[in-house]
Amino acid sequence: MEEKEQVKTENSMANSTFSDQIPASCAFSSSIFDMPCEVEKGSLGFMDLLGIQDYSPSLFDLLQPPLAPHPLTSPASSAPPESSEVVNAPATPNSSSISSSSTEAANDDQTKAAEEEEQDQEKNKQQLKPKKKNQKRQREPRFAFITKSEVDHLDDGYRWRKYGQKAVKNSPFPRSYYRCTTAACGVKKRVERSSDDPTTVVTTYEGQHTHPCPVMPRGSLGIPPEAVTFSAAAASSFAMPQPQYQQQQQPYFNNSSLSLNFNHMNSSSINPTFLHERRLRPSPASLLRDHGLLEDLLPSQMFKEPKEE
DNA sequence: CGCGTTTGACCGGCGC
DNA sequence: GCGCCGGTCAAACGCG
Repeated sequence: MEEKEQVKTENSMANSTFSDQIPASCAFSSSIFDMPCEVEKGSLGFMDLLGIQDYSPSLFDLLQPPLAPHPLTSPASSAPPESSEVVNAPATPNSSSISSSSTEAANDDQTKAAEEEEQDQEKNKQQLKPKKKNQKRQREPRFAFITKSEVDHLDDGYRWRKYGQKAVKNSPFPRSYYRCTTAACGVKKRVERSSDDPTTVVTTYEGQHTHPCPVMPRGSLGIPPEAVTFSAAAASSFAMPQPQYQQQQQPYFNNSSLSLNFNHMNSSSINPTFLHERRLRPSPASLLRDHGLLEDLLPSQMFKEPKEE
């Protein structure tokens, strides 16, 4: 209560929070509902907006469907002292988004180690207070999505359990903390509404799912209502490159179009062709049928007319 | 009854 | 050392 008041008063000031770093111009909007979409000009420009420090081209390779190793395994960033963030631009039926990721683990080994470590940490926590003093607490790689959505918690196909909510400084909107409900999976996500643009939601994923998405993989069968409602599922899936299991079972994005798209992104010369199609498409369901989540991830307009700042 | 949410308390990191 | 702040815990509660 008081806290909120305080937050409000401070709202217009500082800029330390993640959401604050997202300029309004970065606000993407939903794709399939034919909402306007603006994107920062230049390749990866929007990454800067999110404070991304390390976004080597390989990043997008890594972001390519699940098969890619770990997105953050870029050798170039050998042990980045701080986090670097990456941006993706997935879209959801009533939302489109950008994403960013922060990478604090640098390679596969580290990732695995991080996972183990996290598990250890959790065990320790349960026992009492763990934390090693010498080591800074290692964080899982993080990916943030900016999503234009009226709904805070986008259904990404995984099941999440909310474990906390905090008022965010400089923002009138609270931040919610979710954890994957799957037993051995320690993936977390934060959801907060941007104070700059209340219509956008910043979703930050942390860690990697150690299990297949509960929602049926697309293409294999019917698409669960949730997936239809919020294809942000895709977002999560590709943003957090899945572990090995995805290499065996075709995951959400098993079509080449996705990688194609990313390639475009990478080269900064995006061909929005197929995206136009989407705009004509009225129903998300049909959308999924014909194209796949790819388009949900990459709103057509997104790359059409880069907006200048 | 099981599962998820709410919410105040608590803890640790960090800046001053 | 102190206070702020982000993140997490866990009891209470709600809902199907």
